[in-house]
Amino acid sequence: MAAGSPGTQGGESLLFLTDEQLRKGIEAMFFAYRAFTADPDRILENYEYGRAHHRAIHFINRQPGLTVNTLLTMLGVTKQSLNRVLRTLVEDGLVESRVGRRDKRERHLHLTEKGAMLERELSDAQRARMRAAYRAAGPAAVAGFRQVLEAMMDPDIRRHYQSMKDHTA
Amino acid sequence: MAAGSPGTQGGESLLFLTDEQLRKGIEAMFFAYRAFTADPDRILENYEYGRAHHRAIHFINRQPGLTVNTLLTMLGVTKQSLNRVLRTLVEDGLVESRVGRRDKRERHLHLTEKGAMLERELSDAQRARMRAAYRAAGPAAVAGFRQVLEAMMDPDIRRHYQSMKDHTA
DNA sequence: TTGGAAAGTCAACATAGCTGACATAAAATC
DNA sequence: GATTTTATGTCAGCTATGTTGACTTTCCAA
Repeated sequence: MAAGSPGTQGGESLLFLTDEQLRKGIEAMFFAYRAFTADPDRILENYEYGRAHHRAIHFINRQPGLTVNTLLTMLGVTKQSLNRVLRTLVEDGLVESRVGRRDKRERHLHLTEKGAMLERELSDAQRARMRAAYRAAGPAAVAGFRQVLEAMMDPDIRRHYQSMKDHTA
Repeated sequence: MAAGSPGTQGGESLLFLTDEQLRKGIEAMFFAYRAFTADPDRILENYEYGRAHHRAIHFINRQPGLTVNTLLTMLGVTKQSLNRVLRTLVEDGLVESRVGRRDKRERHLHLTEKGAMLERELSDAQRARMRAAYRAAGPAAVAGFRQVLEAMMDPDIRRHYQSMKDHTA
């Protein structure tokens, strides 16, 4: 692995690719992600749920009717792990699991009214922080932020990500 | 909490602050962070360490001689949790814990040669992905990326973050 | 000299990931 | 029609990493 001396390739200064810059980026990801999850985590403490429940609720809200398998792919966990979470959400009446019409093996997931309420409470908090950060950084920075995150994703997931609803894109 | 209708304030289009945009940002953070941790996680499997060990090693490398308390603040975990990780790293000869000269209660943490080798292996992998993403997105996007992440952090942590080494800033 | 801070330790517990094995139902294929 | 594959669910057990609470030791500083 190269020692990270930047040099100049293609006539462009590549100072933003030094090891120091990359390490700062790594730290920024760590600290920002922790802040990013802190607000919903605080809310979840009031219920008997954890971050795993939040993630499931988020994606079910985003793609109502998605199958268990699709959710599995997006969350990147085992079915046993997801099932534990999903079972409590169904039992508690936050998520509805409907047998597929065409393929009756599939279960299509929807939020109930109660589930949608929790989703809103959680995402309101998370979006509030996001909005403040976006507002502070400005539209150009936000575009760059999204570009870098997208480039960082695994390609299969990136396709899922890009195909998700985005009215203003 | 406002319903997120963007409107136009201050004469500037605030389309980047719509709920949809914010939700996409939330998803981007989730997917990118997972990819971001995947490479070092794969390496750690070969040893008997986890992500918590990686984080400790990272920050000890970045600020050689930092105290346990400082590390605790940066990692945001309890001392009991950190201690379990730190103990194995010291036992395995990756980290050295030196009694403070001025204040003998404090322990100053340093990586050993062996610890520095693992640090490099882990950070090489993590930086490789970061570098690819930076290169794909370009310097302007990277600047925006950093701005948004910084704005997202909790203020106390942001101060720590900003005071850390960054030769090219 | 005493109070409090820094660090370390023990015990018990919770969350959320994992593997492996197995069951059921339904679709798909031979 | 029989067989195989797919989608899902479930049980058991393990691991990593977080938590709280209680306690001890060391030692700086008022």
